[in-house]
Parts: sequence; structure tokens; C-alpha cells
Amino acid sequence: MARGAPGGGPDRARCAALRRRLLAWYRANARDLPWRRTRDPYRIWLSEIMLQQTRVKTVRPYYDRFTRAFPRVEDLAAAGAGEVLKLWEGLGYYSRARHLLEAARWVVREGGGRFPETAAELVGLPGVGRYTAGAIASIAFGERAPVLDGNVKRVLARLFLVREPVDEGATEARLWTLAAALVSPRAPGDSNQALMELGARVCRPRRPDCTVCPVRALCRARAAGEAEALPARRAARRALPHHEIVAAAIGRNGRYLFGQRPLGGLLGGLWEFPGGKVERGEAHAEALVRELREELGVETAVGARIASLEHAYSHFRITLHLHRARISRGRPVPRFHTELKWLLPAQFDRYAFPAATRRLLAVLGRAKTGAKR
DNA sequence: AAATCGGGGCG
DNA sequence: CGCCCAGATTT
Repeated sequence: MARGAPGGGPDRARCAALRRRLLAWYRANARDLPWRRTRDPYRIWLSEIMLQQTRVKTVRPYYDRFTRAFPRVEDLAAAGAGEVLKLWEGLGYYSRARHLLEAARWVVREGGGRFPETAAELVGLPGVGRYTAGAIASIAFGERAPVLDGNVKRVLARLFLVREPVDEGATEARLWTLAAALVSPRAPGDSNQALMELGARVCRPRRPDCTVCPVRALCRARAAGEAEALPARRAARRALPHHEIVAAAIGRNGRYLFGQRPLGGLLGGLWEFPGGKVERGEAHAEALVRELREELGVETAVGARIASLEHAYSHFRITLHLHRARISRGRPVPRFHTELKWLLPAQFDRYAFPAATRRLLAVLGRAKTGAKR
């Protein structure tokens, strides 16, 4: 093979040199993060779940609130789903919160509060895949298990000049092998975190700072002048679809009607104003009357528009319009939502809402106080 | 293998 | 405005 090693595997001496330099750099430059101040498997696990597809800066305040509310896995396991979801509000990928609670309860019930200690066993926990299992096993238990996340993929693609798209199965398999070769036998946790830390702070997606990189002399992409061009990805993604969404603020005795979205799907478990997508050729008021009939089984009269806003999800974007509405016939029953509730504005802080709905609630509050003046 | 699942930060 | 982030799960 053209990788410079007999037998086609990663070059042993080269990997040993990489491990040494990465580890030394990490120990001199590691950020002081809350989850690096503990070896409690519960807190390592919690941080790793939160960090899935989520930046360190975003996670920090959530991690602090969670560990304050639930210092031990037993505390989390004893919590209600609504309580956990509320603490997760705004962090995204809400199925993580559901899996988190399921896993905590499993650990308490089946493990007496002790986490499995190997990557192979950890993979069985809800929400724990190969990356997270390797991270927990190496950081909390010192197992020589590799990790491969977005940062590590980028670092490895550059160090080893992997030009193939990193989101293809065959390439990923090769990257896992390279990641395993770079796990330091004596310090697997620090070694894995060194790769991720380097990717986050030096070997960045754009404008990598090669001048301060501890392994620049060993980087094949840099030697080839291709560092910033890697990693390659397969797909040119198409433009995001756009939807017009209408939602209803249905007031009654100072309360508003909300529905809880079904678990498992988009924004599962969060509370929202009833409403839905505007179909082609449909007027907004017409669409809202139809949606409220379908979701709540009531006839309604649509009033003034309170607010409109734009919001982007990972795979589509929406324009969300909130209208006042009044029920003219029938009594609301949940035909789409798991549950309906009439909530006072004072209660809003106790429920979890999607980010876009949060913004609408703020406008609703201002509209009300503004009207009183 | 491809689709689904949030929200925010950055160039 | 597109891209990316300490990915997992489902189909």
C-alpha cells in the first residue's frame, strides 16, 4: 500500500510520534472544562450526550444546570420526563433527553447506579453509539477505545491525506482504524480528547492554524498544500425546503391553548401552539381553520396576526405566523398531540417549548402589556 | 446507504 | 447565506 508501512496498516513509528506530540500538546493546552474536572462516569456520560452535534460553548450552561439539578444518576433517574425536557429546552435533538432518562433508569435499575465500564457494553445504552461509548470508556475507565467524531475525522483526513469523502462507509472504517492507532496506551482518555481538542481549536474546518499545530511536521495534507481542502464530503446538498406555518393563540380566561408534540418525532415532547403547514394555494386563515379542525376537532374564527418570524431547522426552514383565534363550535380534543393544556403566561417557564415558539411567547407577552398601556 | 433529528455560531 | 458542530437511530 502507499501508506508507507509494511502490511498496509498505519506506520507504527509515525503513529507513536503523533501520539506523543498530541498528548504533550493537550496536557499543556487543554481547556479547563467542567466535565474535565471529574472522573465520575455519570458526569462524563452526561457531557458526552450533550456534546453530540453540539458545541462546547453551547453545552456548558446546560451541563452546569443539569449537574446542579441532578448531582447523581439516581437523582436523574427519579426525575420526570417533563422536568428533564425543560432543562434540555433549546439544546436541540430532543430525543437525546428522552434517551438520557431511559439510560439513567436502566443504570439505576440494572446496574445499581453503576455504569457499564467497557465500550462494548456502553453501546447498549439508549442514545450511546460507537463514538459516545468510546469516549466514556476511555475517559472514565481508561479503556483503549478510539473515538471518531467530526473533529477527529477532519484531523485524521488531513494528517493522513485521506481524500475520499469522509461520510462514506468505507472511508469511515479506515478512519476508525487510524483513530485506534492513535490511542495512547497509557492515557486513552487524554489521547482521544487531544485529537478532538486539536480539531476544535487548531485544525479547524476553515483557516486551520497550522503554525501552532504540534503535529504540522507530520501532516501529509499540509505537505501537499491541501489542508484546508480536506475533509472531502460526498454530497452537494440541495437548497433547504421552505414551509409557511400558521399557528393559533387561542385565549380563554387569560390562558392559552397548547399541545404537546408526540414523542419520538420532530421536537418530540415539546409544547406548541396548535396549527400547521399552509398547503399550496391556501390562504393563511383558511389553512389555520383546517389545521385546528384536524388537530383539535373544533371550528374556529381566525383573528388578527400577532407576529411572524423565520426559523431554520437542520433540514428545512419555516416562516411561522401566529394569529389570534376563537373557538366557535366544539371542545378541543387532542387528535395529533399527546395532550392539550390551557396555560397561564405565568406557567410558561415550567414547560419546554421549541426555540421558535419561545420567541412567539415573548412577542405575545409584549403584545399584551402593550395593549394595556 | 440514506433520511431524520435542533439550534446556534461563524466566515 | 451555507457549513459545521465531542452522532444516534430508524428505515
